[in-house]
Amino acid sequence: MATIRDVAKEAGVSVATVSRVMNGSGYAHEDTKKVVMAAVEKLNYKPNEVARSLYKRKSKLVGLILPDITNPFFPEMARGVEDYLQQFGYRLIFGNSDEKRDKEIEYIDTFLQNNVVGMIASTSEEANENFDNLDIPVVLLDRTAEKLPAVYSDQKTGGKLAARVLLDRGSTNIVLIRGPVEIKPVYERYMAALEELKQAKVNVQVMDSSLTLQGGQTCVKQLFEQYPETDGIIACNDIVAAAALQEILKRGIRIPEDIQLIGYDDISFTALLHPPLSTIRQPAYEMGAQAAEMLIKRINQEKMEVTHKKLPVSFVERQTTRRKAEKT
Amino acid sequence: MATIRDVAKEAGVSVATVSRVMNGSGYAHEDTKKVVMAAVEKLNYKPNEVARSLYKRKSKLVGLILPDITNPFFPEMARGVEDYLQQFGYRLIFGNSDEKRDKEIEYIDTFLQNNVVGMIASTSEEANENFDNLDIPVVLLDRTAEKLPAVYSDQKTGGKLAARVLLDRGSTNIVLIRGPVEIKPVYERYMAALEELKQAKVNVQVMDSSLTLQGGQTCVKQLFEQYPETDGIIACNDIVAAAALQEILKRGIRIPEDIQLIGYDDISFTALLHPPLSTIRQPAYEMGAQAAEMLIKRINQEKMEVTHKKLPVSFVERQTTRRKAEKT
DNA sequence: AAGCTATGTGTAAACGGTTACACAAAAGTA
DNA sequence: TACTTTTGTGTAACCGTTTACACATAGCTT
Repeated sequence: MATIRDVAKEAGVSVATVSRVMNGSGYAHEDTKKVVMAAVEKLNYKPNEVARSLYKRKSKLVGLILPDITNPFFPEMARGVEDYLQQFGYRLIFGNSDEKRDKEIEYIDTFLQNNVVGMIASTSEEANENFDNLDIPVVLLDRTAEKLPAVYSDQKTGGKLAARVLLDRGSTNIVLIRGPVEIKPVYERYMAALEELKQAKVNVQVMDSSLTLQGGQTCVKQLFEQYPETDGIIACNDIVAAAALQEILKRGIRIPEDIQLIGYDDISFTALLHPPLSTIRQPAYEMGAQAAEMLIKRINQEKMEVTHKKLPVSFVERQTTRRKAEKT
Repeated sequence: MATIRDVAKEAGVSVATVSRVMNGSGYAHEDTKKVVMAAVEKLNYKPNEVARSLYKRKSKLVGLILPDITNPFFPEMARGVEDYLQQFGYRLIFGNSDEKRDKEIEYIDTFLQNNVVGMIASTSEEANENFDNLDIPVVLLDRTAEKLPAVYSDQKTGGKLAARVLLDRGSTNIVLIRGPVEIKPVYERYMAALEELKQAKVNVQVMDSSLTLQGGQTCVKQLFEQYPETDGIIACNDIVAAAALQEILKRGIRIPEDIQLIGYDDISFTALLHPPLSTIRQPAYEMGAQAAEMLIKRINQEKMEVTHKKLPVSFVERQTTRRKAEKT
């Protein structure tokens, strides 16, 4: 790899001059510029970001921490972040935290050691303090904290909406599957749904499940044993909903006639299920992109009106819920 | 952030000594070590990777280029890579190429500018030359090239297997959905399946589709119009298979009685489909992990027996193919 | 006791950029 | 013309590490 010194020699100027024409900073004679650019071209010179980053004390790298890229909800978000940052020449250093505090800390540390300009993180509640004394901008994604800017979606409305959908469409024995309570957004949607259900005159049962397929399957199996009269299920996410759907089909229960089911997230394969799953949509890609936008504003020290951006969710009506007209 | 100089001052030694005790290189008196470590502890010193990387001309960063993290096949692979590298303290810089040459080149360049120690890439055929004159190790993932080490799966056996499955289970009017021919592994599995089918005395039709849901849907709709007598479909991947499944169900065709369907990849939601999709499994996570392992060996200049690692695929028998006993 | 080797430590030069500063020449102003 | 400002360029310090080298001292050998 050619260095700035090679270019300087080739062009017969000093390194300072090369640096100036490369960055368009300071003065440089038109003719000099040409000579330098020719040398750059000839040697295929690309400035070493590491050296630059060392002097400037900041790189063109952004750290991204997500719980688990293997969970279909997150790739969309990651892509949103990447696509947005990419336009501005920023690159992503990426890490899966598995919601584990140690891993988060480890990543934060190494990100810092690499002089990242900023970080975007879906971090667990308690780990927020890890970000507290950083002197680089951080934006939370899909999670919130008072002190940090954040982009997330309207879990409360989402939970409420899910409940409303089943209620409006006539379910009266509803099981609400609660995800892990430590995961704030999941807990919030649960609470909102629960509240909404309680105000209606229906039977409500709560069951616990992890966010994974396996967790969903065990949960759902139990569900039908304990509450065979169930005619409505609100799942904590689409994966668990898919598990429920499978169990429902296996038991020969008609859906949506005998039982209604609603998921959460609207991850891609949700439309491919049979019957296609009704769900509450979170705009994952958009969330990622907006978090990136916010981060860049922070980096550029632009003044920010809003630091907490709550994106709207929506009900995606498919075929595991009844048409509103045809209430039972 | 504390620097090595701060630590040196705090400990009352020179920076060289601090560096030596941090790295366990050269001599250092036991007492000195203690003093230094105490200072490190006190100041919470973490060496700046950027400076280190500048001097050493290599960082602890590995570049990863994948076509699209949003395609469920890749997160598994990415996770395999990450989990493996993470143990050795390497971090990932990540980029989506969308199979586009420019994007690949752009990422390769910036990765290089950041002094990555190595790269793992799922790159398009022609772009291989981009890696040619690099002086850092590269390993291809899910793709192959003569000159570069690679980890991939046995597409030929996979394609053949898919064909064999339908054949052995009695399909005689088979449609083979071919993915984009530019994507080598997809093309290979197609060719292998085609060959196998041709040797049998069955009707074979070929249709084209992209690898996306949308592409699959359009393709499949046409499929049934053009070849209503079809009793077996081999899809180029699971997503397209899912689209096919949906169309089959919509048309009220019985599966697997009237038609058999087999996918490719065994991405996670494949088991959640109804009926669960029979497919050819590629060990995506394992592929990622092995590519990482290979890369690390290269980085450490370890001698390598095999540079091209072909991982086995397997038939995952679910319910869109008939039991072998109950051939029609 | 003299001459080794092994141990312990510091100084300073890299690594590849950016930029403050100095200085010179050109251009503008009175 | 003499002075000021603008333009153009180079020198060298700096960013935070690592390491070659020099040097000093301790511990062994005879």
